[in-house]
Amino acid sequence: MAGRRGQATRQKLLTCLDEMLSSSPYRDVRVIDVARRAGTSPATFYQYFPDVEGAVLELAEEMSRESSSLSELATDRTWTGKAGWRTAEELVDGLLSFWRENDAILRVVDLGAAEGDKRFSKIRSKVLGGITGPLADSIGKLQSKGKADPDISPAAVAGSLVSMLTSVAGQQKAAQSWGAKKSDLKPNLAYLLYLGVTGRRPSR
Amino acid sequence: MAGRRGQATRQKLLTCLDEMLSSSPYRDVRVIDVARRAGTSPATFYQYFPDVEGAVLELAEEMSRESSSLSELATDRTWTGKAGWRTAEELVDGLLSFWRENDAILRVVDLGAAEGDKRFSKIRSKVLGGITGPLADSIGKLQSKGKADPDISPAAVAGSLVSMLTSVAGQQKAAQSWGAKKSDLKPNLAYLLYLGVTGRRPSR
DNA sequence: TACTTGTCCTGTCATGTCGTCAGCTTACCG
DNA sequence: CGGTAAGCTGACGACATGACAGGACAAGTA
Repeated sequence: MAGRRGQATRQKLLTCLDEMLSSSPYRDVRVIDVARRAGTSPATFYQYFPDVEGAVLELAEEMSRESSSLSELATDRTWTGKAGWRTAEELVDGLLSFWRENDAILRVVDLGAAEGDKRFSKIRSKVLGGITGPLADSIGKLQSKGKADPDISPAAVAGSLVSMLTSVAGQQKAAQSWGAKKSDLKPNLAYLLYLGVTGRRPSR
Repeated sequence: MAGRRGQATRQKLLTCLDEMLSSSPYRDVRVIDVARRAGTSPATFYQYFPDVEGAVLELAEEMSRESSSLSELATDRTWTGKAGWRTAEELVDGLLSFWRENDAILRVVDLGAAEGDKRFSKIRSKVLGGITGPLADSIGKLQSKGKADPDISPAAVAGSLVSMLTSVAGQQKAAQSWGAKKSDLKPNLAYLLYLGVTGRRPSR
């Protein structure tokens, strides 16, 4: 449905859109600006995408494909003792850097999902589900061994913890206003994650 | 700088803008629609606000003023035993309903802050600070009594916990996709909050 | 090289929003 | 009831949107 040259322009438009999203408010991103930056015309943009939102969805789907690597940070991991602490640290680290690399598009996905747009909600679920799923499994297993609180819902706890991580990740610039040092962020997130999953304080 | 009639139209425009934000994507909110809904003309809108964003900032500031009531949910509260559990429950409950009542504007504030707009960041800090501040104090006090982990940063932990609550609150519709029941949400958030503040599982 | 073919790009146009100004309407007061 | 100032709006130039028809370009053929 598209030739070689066409694919290239299409991809260039997507790249320029991504840059645009990183540098100006979503509300102000215009087709004409994206096209100009890509060295082409608005008409070309409309040949490949229905509108800005449509193109953003493409970007989001691309990102959600890349997010599958996040699952590895949460599947088949131990949550006991010092190895458990390392699991928490690595998960926080991986998630924060993924967010830093894709902050612009993730912002828009979050907004779309919060506004009730099913297409964005679905993408968001896919990205987060890659972590919450395995994490909930881990909690469930700890629970069945009597090592975690029996009254909690693994899915709800996992979802909430991942929400915490993504929310902090998305507001990293603003986070300093809490009065916390930037270097404090990661270890304290790992602390809360470990605590939430296991119900116990980490042994570092 | 403004008469009685003027105040009324201005307020009506703000109200209509709020409704608009609740019913359509922020990106698609147009001055002309707000004006029409308020039974007036675009020119009138521009008499009171520089643009949509300017008006949104007004709404956000109004909301941040109302948010001061949130502070009470976190100041001078006990975090020990069953009373501590009630503190957590009430904080979760209050925050979730505040978010539900103001979800539209809070969404936009979050976006603006994430995009690096200082004006929105400031408002967001003010709203969240009303809770994170007292909460960090509580954690600090527990810490000095040896009742909480000495290695954590109260500010970072409090900020992260509040981020968790607000993030979940902002995506309440999407939250069911985790596979968790809606009724599970509040108790499990309270669990994580109590756990994060005290370092111990709640005694319910 | 010249020609053909199908893909790809863009000039142009109708439509609609933005943001401003001059001038009209309304409310209030002496 | 007339004057005055506050408040509102029609109208306008500028710009973005989205659609189409036709021009430009790469690649294959002779």
